[in-house]
Amino acid sequence: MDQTLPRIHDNFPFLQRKDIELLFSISELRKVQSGDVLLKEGDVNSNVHLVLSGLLRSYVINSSGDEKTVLISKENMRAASLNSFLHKRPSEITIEAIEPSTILIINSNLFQQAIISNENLALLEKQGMRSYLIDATERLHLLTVLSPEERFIRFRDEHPDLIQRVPQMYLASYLGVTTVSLSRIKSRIAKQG
Amino acid sequence: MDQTLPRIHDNFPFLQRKDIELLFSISELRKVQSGDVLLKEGDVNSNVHLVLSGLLRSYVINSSGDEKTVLISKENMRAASLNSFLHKRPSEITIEAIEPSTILIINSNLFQQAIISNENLALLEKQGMRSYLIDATERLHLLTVLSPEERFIRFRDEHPDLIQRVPQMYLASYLGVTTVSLSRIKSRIAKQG
DNA sequence: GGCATGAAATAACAAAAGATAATTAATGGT
DNA sequence: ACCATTAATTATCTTTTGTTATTTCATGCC
Repeated sequence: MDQTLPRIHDNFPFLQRKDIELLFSISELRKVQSGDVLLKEGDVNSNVHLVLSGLLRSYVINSSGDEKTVLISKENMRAASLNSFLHKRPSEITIEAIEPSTILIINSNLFQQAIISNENLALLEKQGMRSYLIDATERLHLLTVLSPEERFIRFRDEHPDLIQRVPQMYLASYLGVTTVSLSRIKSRIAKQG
Repeated sequence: MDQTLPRIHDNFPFLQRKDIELLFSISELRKVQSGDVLLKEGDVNSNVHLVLSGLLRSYVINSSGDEKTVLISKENMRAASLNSFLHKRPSEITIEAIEPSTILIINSNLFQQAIISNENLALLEKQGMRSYLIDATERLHLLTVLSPEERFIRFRDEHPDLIQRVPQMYLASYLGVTTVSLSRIKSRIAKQG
């Protein structure tokens, strides 16, 4: 925990050492390998997964049996099943590590208890909901008003590191295109602009 | 207000008459015509628009100058600019009535004040955030894992009334296709299944 | 280091969606 | 009720995207 504490403090400066200790006491710190699954579709798991290091992808399987990546979570980002988190229903998504990662798995029941008596954790929750809302809206915006090529450029500009780190097949499905299409987009951009 | 009170009570049963009266006192009840604009892109307007009757559409304009409908709000649904609501920044969307409508325009500043002392309105806000989150996630899901035809069928099954009420051009852009494509989808479905 | 495995790029073809235009249907205003 | 305007459908053509297969490239493993 001593390595991760400064990082958490950087990102959530209002959290004091005692808050973070409380957070860790109701959470599990898990180190996972690339390919390990943290949450499986169909399971009821209302945990929130906070990425301390590494990379997660969340995906669903569509009616043709293809995996669709719906979220890519890097350091300080979260991953969770909204279905499970809000309704205790089977998860619609699978969460899988695509890098060796260190994940803080926050038990939502214990967390809900904790925020009753801890204002800073309550603030963390409020911020979390808010940022989830903003992310979802932003992503909706990208998917509805931008073309695949515009989406790729936007993603590249916002997350230059991820272009290298995320395997193309996952990025393609995240951007809503096939791997072949993404290849074409990249070569088009490389040629001109 | 006396006609609208029962409807609000139906949808938010935890609200008492006094809560609803407080809500109305910090809101404006506006009757609008089809085509009237409630919020214009670029304006800072953090109000939440609750549809008491009628139909609103929220749209953005993409880089080709085309209007993209991002939300269709019928009775008891809301419309707001997240940008303005959360950050007091210029709105990214325009909200327009597409039926003669009665809209409760809730002033978010006054509302934030009110929830400090009124638990039921606080619950209303929490529910509102929650349902916004669910809606956004659901819509993301639809747009990423379903084909246009599957999206149309889903929309039709969930909102059979809206198929009649929403002009096709708005529905098409909401589903992420052109009007011509939507026509084709409809005729395909009409022929077989 | 070479070999096996899987991912990415490329090519050729098929299918789907977009663009445009013409026709039909619906709507609103006088 | 009629006309003007706009929306929806249909047809044709073009462009884009997906599909499949092949080649090139990268990675991990022995």
